[in-house]
Amino acid sequence: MSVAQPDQLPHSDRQRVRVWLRLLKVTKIVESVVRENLRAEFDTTLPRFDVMAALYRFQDGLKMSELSAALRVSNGNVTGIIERLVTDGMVLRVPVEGDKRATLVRLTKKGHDEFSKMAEAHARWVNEVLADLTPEECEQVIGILDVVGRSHKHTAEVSDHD
Amino acid sequence: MSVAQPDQLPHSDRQRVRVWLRLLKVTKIVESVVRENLRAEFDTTLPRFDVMAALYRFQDGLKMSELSAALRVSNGNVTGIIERLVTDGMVLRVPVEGDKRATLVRLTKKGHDEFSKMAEAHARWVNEVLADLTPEECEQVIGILDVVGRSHKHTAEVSDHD
DNA sequence: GGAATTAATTTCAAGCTTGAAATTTCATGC
DNA sequence: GCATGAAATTTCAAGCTTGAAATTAATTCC
Repeated sequence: MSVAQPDQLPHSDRQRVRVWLRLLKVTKIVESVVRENLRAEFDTTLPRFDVMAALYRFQDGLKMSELSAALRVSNGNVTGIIERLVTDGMVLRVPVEGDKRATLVRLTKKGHDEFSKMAEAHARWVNEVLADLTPEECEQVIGILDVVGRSHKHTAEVSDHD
Repeated sequence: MSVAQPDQLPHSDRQRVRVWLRLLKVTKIVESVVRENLRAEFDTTLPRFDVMAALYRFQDGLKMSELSAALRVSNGNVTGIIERLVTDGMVLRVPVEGDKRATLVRLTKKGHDEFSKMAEAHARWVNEVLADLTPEECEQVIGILDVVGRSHKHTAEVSDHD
């Protein structure tokens, strides 16, 4: 963060770096609010929340590789998080018929119900932090940032139609 | 990510959540590009880069607490990163006169030179990822996101005049 | 000046994260 | 059918991250 920029950079280039720093700043603020509240009110973590959010959206379950792709995190990462969620009875592992390598993971009833509550609170927290943004401004930001990543490899993911 | 929203939410509230998800998405993309390049080209990590960036900006050095506040990370976190940077000769610890509790950390000559190179490359990478954003769009995003965090406690930081 | 509070930092356990290597299973070509 | 390579996942070490507890030093308040 706060990276000094050489003077010889064109103005437009420097501006893009400023955009990046601003994005990072806002993201960190929202993340820390959500993390603190998840811990205080639901005794859980942000990564666990992210995993459950993905599984909530794809109710039929996701393969481990689909899950890590959707969350844009490394492959081995998800293994540990799912492990703990299974221990807590939030997630179920289902063997994929016809492919003994893969496993499907999905929310249990308990996990589904628990996430419903978390999602509602999450929307509240986010709205508090972003309260100063008008609907028009939201529209603009969404529209402008839509193009980013289009030409990037990481765009290959599980139907991320946010 | 991709958090389902109850239907009873007002449109404007749902929009703010969408803004948040979009921010998160773009941030993750840029972060992963920067991380991969830092590792490949400079054999270092994003957290180390962030610390060095803060120290590059504040050439007179920062106290540990100022550093963690500037980076918006927990207090104990910085300790380990600085430790490794000191080992690598990038950072120097200087005792604060008149206060035996605090320490000042600052870049060494080696750290300064190394970061100069990294900063230039960093600007290049960011511009590649955000290439599709026009100067006008950059201006808009910067302006709109400027208000976020103003009323938040985390706004109390070391002169973050991005 | 001594006790209690506050401040700056480190230590620590638990969990997260990556990237690489290892494992197991599937698919393909011969 | 058998080898070879690709695919899905786990394992692992190293480093990052948090929040809480511990440590040490400064400040404040009788």
